[in-house]
Amino acid sequence: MSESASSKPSIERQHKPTENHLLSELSEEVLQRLLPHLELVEMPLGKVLYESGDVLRYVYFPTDCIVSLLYVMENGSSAEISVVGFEGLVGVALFMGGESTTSRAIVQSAGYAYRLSGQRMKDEFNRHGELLMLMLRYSQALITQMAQTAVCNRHHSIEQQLCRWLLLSLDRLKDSHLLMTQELIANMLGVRREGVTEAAGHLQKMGVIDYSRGRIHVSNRVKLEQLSCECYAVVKKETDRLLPRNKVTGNK
Amino acid sequence: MSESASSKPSIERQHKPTENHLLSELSEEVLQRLLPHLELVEMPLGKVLYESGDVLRYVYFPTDCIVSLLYVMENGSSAEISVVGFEGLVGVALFMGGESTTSRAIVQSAGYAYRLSGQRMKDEFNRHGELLMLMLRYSQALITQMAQTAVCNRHHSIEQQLCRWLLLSLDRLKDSHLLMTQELIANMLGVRREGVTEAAGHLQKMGVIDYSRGRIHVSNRVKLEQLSCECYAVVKKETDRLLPRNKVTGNK
DNA sequence: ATCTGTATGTGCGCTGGCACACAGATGGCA
DNA sequence: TGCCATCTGTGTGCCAGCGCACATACAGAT
Repeated sequence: MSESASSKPSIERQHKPTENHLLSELSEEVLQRLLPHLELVEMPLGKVLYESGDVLRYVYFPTDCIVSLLYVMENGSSAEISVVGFEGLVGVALFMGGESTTSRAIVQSAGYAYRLSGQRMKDEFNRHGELLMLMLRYSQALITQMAQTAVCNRHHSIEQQLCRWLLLSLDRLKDSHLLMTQELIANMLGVRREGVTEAAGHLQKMGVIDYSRGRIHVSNRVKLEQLSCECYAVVKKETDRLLPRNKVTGNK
Repeated sequence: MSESASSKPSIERQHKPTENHLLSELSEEVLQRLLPHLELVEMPLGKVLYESGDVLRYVYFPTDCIVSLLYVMENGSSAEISVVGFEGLVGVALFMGGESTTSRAIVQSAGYAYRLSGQRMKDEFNRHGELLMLMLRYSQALITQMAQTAVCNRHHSIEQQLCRWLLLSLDRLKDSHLLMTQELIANMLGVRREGVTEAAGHLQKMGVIDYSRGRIHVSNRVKLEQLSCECYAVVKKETDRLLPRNKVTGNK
């Protein structure tokens, strides 16, 4: 597999808050108010932003990382509830008023995010301006994703779910490479690693992806979409509806 | 099976908005503002409040009915995403800003609800007062329920899920009887009717429930909780935390 | 160049839930 | 009273996904 420059985010790269689509939707006025309090933080693979029940101290606006919201059961097995990238933020419970959630937030793909202290977030939120409305629309998109995850878990095969999962990840990356072992994917989907091996092997045979030792490259996205269940499309369509992407896409 | 007075809600019964726990949490001031616009409506079994994609015209505050949020797939099979009773409201998309959702809302247990036009709801919501904060906390409870549904669908047996489902329903009823065929439960859980028959038969053998032709009576709630997966307790605990003044008490 | 840990491939038996088919039970209604 | 739609029980065959055990393959370190 070829060297992938973007697999390891360069620390030197120029970051700006507007790489996050929510921040970029804010008016200049609100953004200026927030800017002094937005802190760029590194998001290494596996970092846990919060555990189930933790009181959230920050909200995170990813720029080029991906964060999974994961539920971990008493016996240790897990299931991904939803995934957040540059289109969203981690920590809706802060402004929803609950302060904590029953899930864990863990970095699934390394990168960076801007974080904002819970208090600053609430201050701005409580001004009842555009930030509030934007956050609510995003929350609804998140709800849609969770609902669809429930449906998918009930009705679709591992292969279909893998396709969905790959597509959701792909949409949050700047290229078609992801760093992710089959073992980790299995944890996300809540299935056996061997099941992922089998599904991934099949996708590889069909020329849709190729992978090796934790690096996955999607070579035929169109086919991937065909092989996926309807769940991906439902979530994507609804997210686009709720958060029509601003003209500046944020890429390069 | 004994006659159950509340199985068929009496039209003559006195209803008041504060039977809904969200409405009952509002201050006198806000409630007085809303009262003239709250309209008592009958909620017959099977009534569809809205379909996937519909623009919502009302929010519904159930008093003694139960509403399921159901996702229906392209091939017609379905899965329940969450359930709403007197502790909540149907139509969060209205104030979340999306105006519609990808799921269907359907009455699972007949009764009544107070409805409020979308515009009135938004007007009050936009005053940015207590209603807003209350709605957000409720939304988070709903999110928790959806997340747990996803987990449950992935990891637990039909019997465990049936227990969870019965408990969620029970908490929203005034007695221990529910009117619900195994066929309908199967649609909710997104499983085969035969699977529900088997699980229900087992629960009956263990003396936890007894049922016949669409009437289910829970005779041993404690055991039902023991047989359920952790998902029920997680949702209940979190709901109680988020909406403390209105603990869903369960039945005697 | 070898070692070693991590990642992936494979085989086997098992079980839960599926699809389909049909039999029995029951209650509402003519 | 008897009919009939609806609801529930059961059986058979099938397969996806599981748990377990182990065989490879590869990458990076020494």
